[in-house]
Amino acid sequence: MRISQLFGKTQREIPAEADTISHQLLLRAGMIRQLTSGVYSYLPLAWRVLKKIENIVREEMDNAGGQELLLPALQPLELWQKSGRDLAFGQGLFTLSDRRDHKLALGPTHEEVITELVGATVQSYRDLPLRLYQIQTKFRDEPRPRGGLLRVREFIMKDLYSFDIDAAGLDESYNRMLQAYRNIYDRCGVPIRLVEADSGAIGGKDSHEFIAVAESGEDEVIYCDKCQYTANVEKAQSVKEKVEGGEPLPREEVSTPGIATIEEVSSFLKVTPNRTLKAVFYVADSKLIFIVIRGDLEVNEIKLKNALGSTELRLATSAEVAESGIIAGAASPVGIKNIKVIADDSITSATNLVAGANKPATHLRNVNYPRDFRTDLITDIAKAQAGDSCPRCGGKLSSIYGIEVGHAFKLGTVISQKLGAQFIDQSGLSRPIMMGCYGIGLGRLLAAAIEQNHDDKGIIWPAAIAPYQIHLCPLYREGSKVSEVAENLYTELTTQGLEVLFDDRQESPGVKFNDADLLGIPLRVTISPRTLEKNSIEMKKRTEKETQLVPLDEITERLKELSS
RNA sequence: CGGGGCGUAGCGCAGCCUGGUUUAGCGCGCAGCGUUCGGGACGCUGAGGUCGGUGGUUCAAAUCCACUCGCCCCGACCA
Repeated sequence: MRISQLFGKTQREIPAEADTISHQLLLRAGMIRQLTSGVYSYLPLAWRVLKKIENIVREEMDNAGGQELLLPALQPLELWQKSGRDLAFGQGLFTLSDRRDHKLALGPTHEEVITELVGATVQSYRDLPLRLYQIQTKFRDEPRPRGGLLRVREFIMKDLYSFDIDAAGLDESYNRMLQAYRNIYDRCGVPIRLVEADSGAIGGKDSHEFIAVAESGEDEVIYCDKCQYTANVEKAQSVKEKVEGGEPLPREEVSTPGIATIEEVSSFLKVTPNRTLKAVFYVADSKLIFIVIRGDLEVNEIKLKNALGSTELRLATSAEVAESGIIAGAASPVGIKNIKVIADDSITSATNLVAGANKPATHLRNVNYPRDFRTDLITDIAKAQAGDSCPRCGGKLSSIYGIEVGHAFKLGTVISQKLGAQFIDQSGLSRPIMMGCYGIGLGRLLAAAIEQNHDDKGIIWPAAIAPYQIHLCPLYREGSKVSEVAENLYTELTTQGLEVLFDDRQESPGVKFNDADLLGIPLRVTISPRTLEKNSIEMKKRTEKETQLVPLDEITERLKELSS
């Protein structure tokens, strides 16, 4: 491809919109352009990269026993109502009506469609297992698109769905996919961590995420320095240390004027935060919920949501709290009635705690559970934090951020049951099909590849997904043979089947080199009067600083070698 | 949806507070000509703007007011 004809221009300045690296570089390299929030056009360079990623994914899916197919993006809303996941997706579902006023959804994912299809097709255990996948555009009305391609509303995703007769079969499918995924990230030059995860709106039991470590990542990962334990904060557990508080003492009221937060309470009463009780208020499916947790801990909303089995959960507004007659800043579960109280199990690990007195400017000392208050549920709803102890080995937990570039779920039979996807087993009984699903966002993976492979000059494409392998960069000078040699070399290399991006523009060396660095093609080949004097061209890898001269008659061989 | 910010040429910005001297300006980019040519060269000439939209205030609005649309960032969601 000749740069003079390439659609898409490089830009020197960083667009103000972008503040993640991949977004900036994609824009500067002229690879993408935003149409509206969370919706992007892929210009030729980006599209080439995406197709490379897609092919890698396709190969690995095929190797893992997948069969590719294509499913409708336009899906009847009834199907979603049947599975009950219209509620789980809620606002995230793009919906529309046709001319007869039938409600449709733009597929945010395809479990329903594929399950309906497989249910209608599969009859016997002999038809299983099946692993079906599609690579296509999906739509989600994200609350907040961000970071360029990292989080968008219209995106190309590979989803594979596995159908097995039982849990053992699912395990096998699951493990094969995990391996296939490792291969994919490996080939794309994106190191990942396998992370235990919450299954979210998709539902199901076991779930793992593939996280590419990056500062711009939205996911926090808690991991153990000693053992293999690695989990998304949403799911991560940690050992809550016991706090020695001694034998329960009689409860006593103390006046605490102007004192509200845990920090204020603990410094005012001279107790450590882990000797206090924190009260937090949520609204779950329109009902106010009272949360109690030890003062040094934070509420993990995902855990809370799962514990409540609610579809909608948010912090209560101060007005809502006040309406229920609760005194903010001095609230406590002691004496609370008519409100559901959910407690983190940390409250059982300490005694003689400080809590609110449900009276203005008053707190209580020596509050003990269960002596002084009741709860409706006690479970783990605390957020694991770096510095906590590992739930598996007791080692120290640390935290990093990353981009979720893949997710695997053991769905089980939740959806197949709802949609009636069954098969006849060996004993002649009808049973729901055991399902798993495995997704990779291709555009996000592309962005993650940049997040992990760049320097201050630009992108450094891993060869397997680079839009071109060779950046041919002639430095023209009148009266020299540069042009002729470059043209010949371009023709020759292209004929040999090598992917060459040919900078045939009349630009100064600085412009050309900087663009080459920005575009990040693995190998730069410079031809100039200087190199021709030595009957050579110059080669430079994008990953290295050093250049080397290669004699003209060896070029083709060397380049074929290097870019194979 | 809550909080914050921003809409002026393809990109980055100034002008707005304190309406009129601006024919709306600067840099990059773009077009033409010439000189340059190993790390974003220079000169000259030139093209390009519904100042997000609507309504209002005013003799006069990019500038003030109201409404509205859009975009970005922080939180709840996810590949």
